[in-house]
Amino acid sequence: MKRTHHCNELRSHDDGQTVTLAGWVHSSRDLGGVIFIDVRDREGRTQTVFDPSSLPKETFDRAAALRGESVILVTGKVRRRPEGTNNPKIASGEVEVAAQELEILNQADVLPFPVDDPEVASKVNEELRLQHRYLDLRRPEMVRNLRLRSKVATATRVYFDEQGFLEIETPILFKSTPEGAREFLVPSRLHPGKCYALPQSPQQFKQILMVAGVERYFQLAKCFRDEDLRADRQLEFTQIDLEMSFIEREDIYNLVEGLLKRVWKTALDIDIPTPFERITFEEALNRYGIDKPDTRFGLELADFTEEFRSSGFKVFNSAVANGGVVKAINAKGMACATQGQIEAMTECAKSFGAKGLAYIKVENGEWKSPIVKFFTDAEKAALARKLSIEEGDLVLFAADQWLTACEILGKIRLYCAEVLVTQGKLAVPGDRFDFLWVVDFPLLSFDKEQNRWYSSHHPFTAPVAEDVPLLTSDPRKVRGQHYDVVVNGVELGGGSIRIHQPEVQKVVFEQVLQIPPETVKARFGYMLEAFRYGCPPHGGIALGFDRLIAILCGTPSIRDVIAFPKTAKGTDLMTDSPAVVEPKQLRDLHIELKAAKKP
RNA sequence: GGGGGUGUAGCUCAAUUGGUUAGAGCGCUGCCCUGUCACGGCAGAGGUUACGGGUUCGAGCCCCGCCACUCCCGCCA
Repeated sequence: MKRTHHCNELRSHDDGQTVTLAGWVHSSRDLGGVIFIDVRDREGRTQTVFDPSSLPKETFDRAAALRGESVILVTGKVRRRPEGTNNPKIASGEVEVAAQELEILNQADVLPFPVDDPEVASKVNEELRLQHRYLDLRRPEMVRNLRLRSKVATATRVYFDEQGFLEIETPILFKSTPEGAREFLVPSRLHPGKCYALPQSPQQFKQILMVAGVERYFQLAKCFRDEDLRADRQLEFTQIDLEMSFIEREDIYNLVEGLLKRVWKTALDIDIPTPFERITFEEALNRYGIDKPDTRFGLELADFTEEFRSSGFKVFNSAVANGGVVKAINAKGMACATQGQIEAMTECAKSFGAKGLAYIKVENGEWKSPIVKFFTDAEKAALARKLSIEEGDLVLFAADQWLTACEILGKIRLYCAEVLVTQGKLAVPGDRFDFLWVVDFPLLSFDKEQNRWYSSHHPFTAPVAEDVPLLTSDPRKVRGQHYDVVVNGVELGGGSIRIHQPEVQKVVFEQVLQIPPETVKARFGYMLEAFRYGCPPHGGIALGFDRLIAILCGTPSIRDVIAFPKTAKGTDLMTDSPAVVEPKQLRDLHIELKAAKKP
C-alpha cells in the first residue's frame, strides 16, 4: 500500500507517528512562509503543512505549484495543532501532518468546474457534470449516494438470502416479445437477419425458474426499455426482481414489507410501520384521482354525481346522463389563486380531454364563480357540507366519464398541493414515508383506437379466481391479482400472482388479447409448454431500485443515484454514445443503413 | 412526435426592459504574505452573449430557424 492511513483516520492520539496519506488536493492555502494543503480521499480530509524551515526548498516549491485536485502522496509526522487552530468542521481537525516528503502522482489541469465548494458544485449545469462525471462523482453528495446505493444493494441480498432466495442471473441477450415497451435489438452475426432483444424485465425467465423448481428467486436485474426518458426513467435501469412458488398475494406483501423495513432501517435508521395500508384501485381513483396516491396530505376528491343528476347546469347533468360522474376537490386556502394558475389547471384538465375546468372561489363570504348561478340551494348546501367549504377555499370540478374525471382532479390535486406547499399553507414533510399497497386492479383495459383489450399489467397476471369465468363474458369486470407498492406518490414497484395453468394462459393470449395462435406459439410457446410439465402456482414483484435509492437520497432524479446515467435524449455525454460504427461491423451483422449518417 | 424552461468569461450569475468599451464573485496567471482552513493583499489575463439568419441608425435583449441540456404530455406489456 502506498498509504498508511486514509484521510479521515488520524486523531490526536496519533501524535508523533510518521504517516503517509494519499489523495486529492482539496484546497491549498499558501501563506507565503507556510502552505496548508488539505488532502482528500473518499473518507474525508486531513490538513498537511509544508514548512520551509524543515523542508528542502525544492519540495516546498513543488507544494506551492500544486493545483486543486492533483493527486499526491504526503509523508510526514502527525502532530496536534497549535492551541486555537483546530478546525471543528472536519473530523481530523485536531491534528495535522507536518510534511517531510511530497510525491506528485498526477498534476491536475485547471478544472472545468469546482468540486471543492458544495454550494457552487451542486448548482453546476448538469450537462457539464455528465460530461466530466468523474469529477462530479467526487462531490461528497454523490459519494454519499453511491455508498447508500451499495449499502442498500447489500442489505437486499442479505435479506433475500435469509429468506431462502437464490440470486440467479438471467440472460441479457433475450428474444423480442413486442408486447409492451419498445425493445433494444441486437442483430445476430451468426444468424443473418435475426436479432436478440435486451429484456424489458426478466419476467419470462423468472417464471420458468419457478417451473424449474427454484421456488425462491431474486436478482438485482438490469432492464432495458427503448422509450423516452424522464427524471425517473432511464433506458437501462435496475430492478429488485423476485419470484416465489406456492404463495398467495399476502406472502408477497409480507416479504416486501420486511425488505423495505430492512432497507429503511439500514439506509436512514428509520423504523417504518408495517403492515402497509391497502387501498383498492377503485378507491385510490375515487379519493385521490390516481393509482399511486400521495397520502401525506388530504385534498381528497368528493363525488357529486347524485346531487347534480338533474342539475340546472347542463355540463353537469349531461355528463351524468352520459354515464359519467361529477367530482370536486376543495383546495383549502387557494381562493387567492392567480389567473395564471387557474389557466394552468384548466390546460391540465384539457390535456385529459376535458372541455374546461369549473371552479368556485370563496372570497369575502361570497362564492365567486361563472357557474354558481346555475346551482340550487340544495346543491350548494351539499357542496358546502361534503367539502367543508370555508372562506378562502377554491373548489374545482370535473364532470366526465369516471376514470377521466378522477384523473383530471388527481392531477389538479397534485398541482394545488405543490402551490399550497410553496405558499406555506400545506406541509408535506420530506422525512415522512407513506407506504401503501394498491390492489384489485382491473386485469384488462380497453384500447378504443385498436378496439381491443390489453393487459393492464402484463399478460401473465392471474385473474382473481372467482372472476375467471368473466374473462370471455365480461372482461371489464375481471380483477387481476396484481399489486403495486407505492410510497409518497411514487410507484416503487408492482407485481402479481401469475397464471400457472396453460389453458388459462392460452385463453388470455388468444381469446382475450386476440393474439393470433401462431404468434402466441412463436413468442410464448415455450412458456405454455413449460407450464404443461408441472408448474407450481407462483407470483412475484419487481421494485425499481433506482427510484428506491432516489427516494432514500431525497433526490427527484434517478440520474443522481446512477453512476453513469444518460441524458433525456438517451446520450452519454462523457463517452459520446451512441456513435457511428465502422462499415465492417455493419457488414458482419448483415446490416445496411438507410438513415443518413450523422458525423 | 408535442408543449414549457434554460443557454452571457473556466464556474455561478448580472446587464436599469433596444442605446457608450457586456460587469461581479469564485477560479486562473504573476507578485507579496509563517497558522490558514471560503486565508488575506496588489496587479493582470480571460467574451463569436450556443449556433445561423432577419428586423433596426443600433440587438445579449425583438422575430424566424437550429442545436444542446432540462421538465412535462404522448410513450413506459
